[in-house]
Parts: sequence; structure tokens; C-alpha cells
Amino acid sequence: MRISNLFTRTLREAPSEAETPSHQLLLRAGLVQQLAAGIYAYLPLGYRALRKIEQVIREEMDAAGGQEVSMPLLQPIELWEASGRRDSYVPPLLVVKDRRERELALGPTHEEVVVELFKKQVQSYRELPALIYQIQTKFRNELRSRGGLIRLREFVMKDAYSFDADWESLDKSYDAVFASYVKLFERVGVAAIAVDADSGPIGGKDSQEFMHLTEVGEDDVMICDNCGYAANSEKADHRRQTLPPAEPEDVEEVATPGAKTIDDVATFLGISNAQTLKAVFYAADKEPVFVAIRGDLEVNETKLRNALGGADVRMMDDKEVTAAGLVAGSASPMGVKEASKRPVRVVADKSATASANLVAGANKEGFHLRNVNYERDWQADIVADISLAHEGDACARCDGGTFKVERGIEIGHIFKLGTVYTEPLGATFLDAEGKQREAVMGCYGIGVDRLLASVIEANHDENGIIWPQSIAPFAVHIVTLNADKEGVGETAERLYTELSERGIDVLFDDREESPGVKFADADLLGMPLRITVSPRNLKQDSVELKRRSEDDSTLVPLAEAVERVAELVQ
RNA sequence: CGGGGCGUGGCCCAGUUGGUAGGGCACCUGUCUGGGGGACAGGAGAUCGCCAGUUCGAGUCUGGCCGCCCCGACCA
Repeated sequence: MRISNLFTRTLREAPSEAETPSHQLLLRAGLVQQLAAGIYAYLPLGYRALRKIEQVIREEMDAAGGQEVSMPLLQPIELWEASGRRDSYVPPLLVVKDRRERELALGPTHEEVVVELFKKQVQSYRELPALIYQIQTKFRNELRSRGGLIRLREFVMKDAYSFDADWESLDKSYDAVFASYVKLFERVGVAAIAVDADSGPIGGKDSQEFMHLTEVGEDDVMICDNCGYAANSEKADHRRQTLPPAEPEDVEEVATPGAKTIDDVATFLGISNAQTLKAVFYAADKEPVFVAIRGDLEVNETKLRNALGGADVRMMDDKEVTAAGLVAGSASPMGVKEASKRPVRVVADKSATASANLVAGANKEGFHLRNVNYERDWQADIVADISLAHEGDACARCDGGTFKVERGIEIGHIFKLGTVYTEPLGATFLDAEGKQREAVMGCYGIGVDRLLASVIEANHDENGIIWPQSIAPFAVHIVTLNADKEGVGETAERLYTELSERGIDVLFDDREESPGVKFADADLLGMPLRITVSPRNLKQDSVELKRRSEDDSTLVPLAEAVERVAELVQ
């Protein structure tokens, strides 16, 4: 490709909307162009890189036994009704109507559709396991797009689905995809770690995310400094500070005038936050839920949602609390069911049930209760781990480790779904005993645009992108200086032709620009190997080779140039 | 959706107490230059996000709307 023909222009300054390095470089190098929030067009160079990443993904998925298919973007809404996700999917589905007013969802994911394929194509355990995948556009009605390609409303996803006869077999399929992910992220030049994750609206049992750690990421990852356990902060299993065991003492009411917050109460009574019981009111699918957690901890809404069986969870505002007959700031799990005007469920964090003699609200303004104890004084409908992990918390998976927090971009996410889709959608096979059984499913996603952004986050310097060889839009960038002098232009043309004929992707800067402009663009565009053809070099019958990733360049004799370049880029 | 910020040639920005829009980069033509965004000369390109309103007069003031970015709740 000749730069003089390239349908792209580079920018000296990044557009003001771009803040993260990858976003700025994507725009400055002319890889993409924004059309609307979270919606981008790929320009020639960006699209080449994207396709190369896809190719690496294909190779690794194929190596793991995957078979590529292509499923429709338009999905009959009935499928979503059948799986029960039509209204519960977050973010809400983008739905279009055809001319007969029939509703079709723009696919945000393909569990429903792939199960339909399975139902027709597979009938026997002999045909299992099966791993199929596709790479194609997804649509999500995201609440907010972000960071250039990091979160999009229309994006390219590699989504894979496995079907197995039983859970043991699923574990193997899952591990195979896991291993292929490790390899492919390495091949495209992105360091990734696997972390325990919540399965979210996809559902299922085990789930892990692949995170590329970078400060521009949007997830908090907890990493234990001792045992290496890593988890998304919404999932992280932390050890709570334990209070010294104590014999329950008698409940005693104390006046706490003006004390509204946990800090107020603890300070007023001269105790630590950990000796108090915090009450938080949530609406779960519009039903009131009283959440009890120890005062030094915070509620993790993801864990809470899971404890409540996937309900839509949000905090109640003061008006709603009052309307329900509850007292914000002095709420107590003792007698809350009686005090409330509506039936209220009580959810307790393990911290609240394991600690003795806590200070809780008295369900009336200005008063609290001392020595409140679980079981004796109050009971919960659900007891679970619903507390949020923080930096510095003790790791629950080992002794003595503490969490540090890193930001990460979620570039992949894998799930052991089990039968959460095959059951409602009736995807069964016949086992060796001739019995109908539901297939055990796994699903595996990679955000391809997001991976491209991560590649750039991980491989750039102040001058521009430094493409890994594996996915560079072009392997070689030829720069001519003084193309009209001493055979420079002719030599460069010849190199361009010969390298291209060898199947090497060559970007040829044949413009009449000054050396500074050409070198700056070569650095910005970031192809792995630069060849400089100039009168100075030709005087020595040589051309200059420079790797983008290194500072030094070398002169190689013209006669050997093609051969040397071919060696370097293979 | 809540909070914050910003919309002026393709990109980055300036525009005073309201008086009819300017610079840099990029672009076109020419000359020179030629190893890190070079110089000179001459050009083209804007209904100042949109719609109302105030005013003799609005980029500037008022109201409404739209768009984009950032933080948060969600996700590949």
C-alpha cells in the first residue's frame, strides 16, 4: 500500500475528546473514525490490525477444537422470551420491528441462537463435546460508552459456546478454551491475567475474566500479594476483621441525639465502626429489602443481587424508606418486620451474624440499641457474603495475604453455564443409556475491538504505536528521502515490488514530504520494521533498517536487503 | 439515568464591556530545502451545534433542545 493512496490522514494533535493513550493513538494514526458515541468506523490501517487479531483468535480457537460459524444479528424476540431474558437482560435489548410488526432483537450475545443450532444439529452423546464460535458484530444498549474502543455500543466479539454431556466434560472444554486464551493474548502482545468474576446477566456457575492490567481499565481487580488469588472486586473473597468473641449481654437503649451515620454513632459512643451494625435499604425488583452489615463494611451490590437470586437491586431513596415506614439513620434489624408497612426481607452479611454485642438502630429517631446479637435478637431470611472488598483487606484464600487493587480492561470472559439455557430452551441429547439429558454448556467471549485497544495501550511510546509483529497492519514501512535523487525512488519501488511479491505486507511512504514528517508518521503508525532509502544510504550501496521497538538502526547492503527483511519479518 | 465539562473551517485553540470571525497545524499552487513534523509567496475552506427570544445589531446575553467527553450504576 502506498501512503500517497491511503484513505487516511494522520493528525499531529489528538482530538480533544480522546483521553486514554489508545484512543488518542487510534485517532491520530487514522485507524478509526467515530460516527457517534460508542460507534466507530474502521479505516484501512485499523481494519487490517483488527483482521489480524481475528486471525490469531481463529487459529487458537481452531487449535482448541473450535469450529467457526456465523449466526444472525437479528434474533426473533420469541427466543428471548423462551429463555426468560427478554426483559431481564441488562442493558435492555435493542429491538427492531419488521414490516409485519414482528420484533427482532439486535443480538447482544448468542446463547439463545446457538442453542437453536444445537437442537437441530446434535442428538446424541456421540456428537459431544462440541465447540463452536463466531467473530461478528454485537449490539448493546450500553448506558455509557467509554475510552474510544474500550466500551462500545456496536462492537466485534468472538463468542464461543461449548456443549458437553456432563460437568466433568465441561470442565475439560472450559480448560481447553482457557489455555487457548492464554496463548492468543500472548501472541497479540497483551499481558492478561485470569480473575474470578461474577457471571452477571449471562448466568451460570463459575466464571473468570481475562484482564489486561492498565490504569485506564474500568474494572477494579483484587490481587492477593501472598497467594496470587485474583478476582474482580465485585467477586473478591475477603476475610473480615473478626471481633473478639463475647458473651451476649442484655440489650440496652441509648440516646444518640443527632447521630445519623455510622461514624457519628461510633464516635458518640466511643466504639469502632466494626462494633456497629449498619442498615441499608434496597429495593429488589421493587420489593423492600433490609440489608444488615457490620458498620466497617460496605454492601457489594453484585453479591447482594446474587444472594437475592438475580433480582434487580438498587438502593432506596429517603422518600421510599420513609414511605415504607422505616427510619433511615436509626434502622434496626430488631423488629424491622413489625415496623415496616410492607413485607420486608432481611439479608445479612456474614459479618453481621458473626459479631456479638453490636450497636444497632432502635427504629426511632435519636436512639440506638447496644448489645444486639444475631439469633437471639434478630433473624435474617438470607445470610451471605455481600460485603465489598477493599485494598488492604485480608485475602480469604490464604493466611497473611492482603489485597492490592489494580485497574484492568476486561478483554475476555468465560463462563460455565451449565444448563441455564439448555433447560428452558429444551436442548437435549440422548445419552448412552438412551435417556434424554440436557446439554451442559459453556460460553467464552473476547471483545476484539477492546483487545485492539489493549494492544495499543500495552505497546506504544510517546511517538506512537509499536505494533507487535503478529498483528501489525503492515510488516514493513518503506521511507524514501529525496526520492527524485540518485535512484532513490527507483530503488524504493523495486524493494516495494520485490517484498510484496514475497507476500510481505509493505507500507510505502512515497509522498514528497520532508524527512521529519515521514519519520514522525512512521513512528506514529508503528510498523515493526522501517526501511529508509536515501541518497546517503545508497552512496554506500545500502539501505537502513530500523525496528520500531529499538533505537538503533543498521545499514544493510542493497543486494541483501530483501533477504534480510524477509528473515526479520517471518 | 444522576453529577461534571465542552460544542467556533479537517485537527488544536483565541475571540475584551454585544458592532458582523482570527491564529497555528493540515489542504491547494509555485519556488527553495532535503536525515526527525523546514522556509517564503500566493490561495481555497465557517450559515460560530440547532431552534426560539432580547436587541438597531448576537460567536458573545436569555430559554429550550441536540451532540460529544469525563465520573458513577452495567459489560466483551
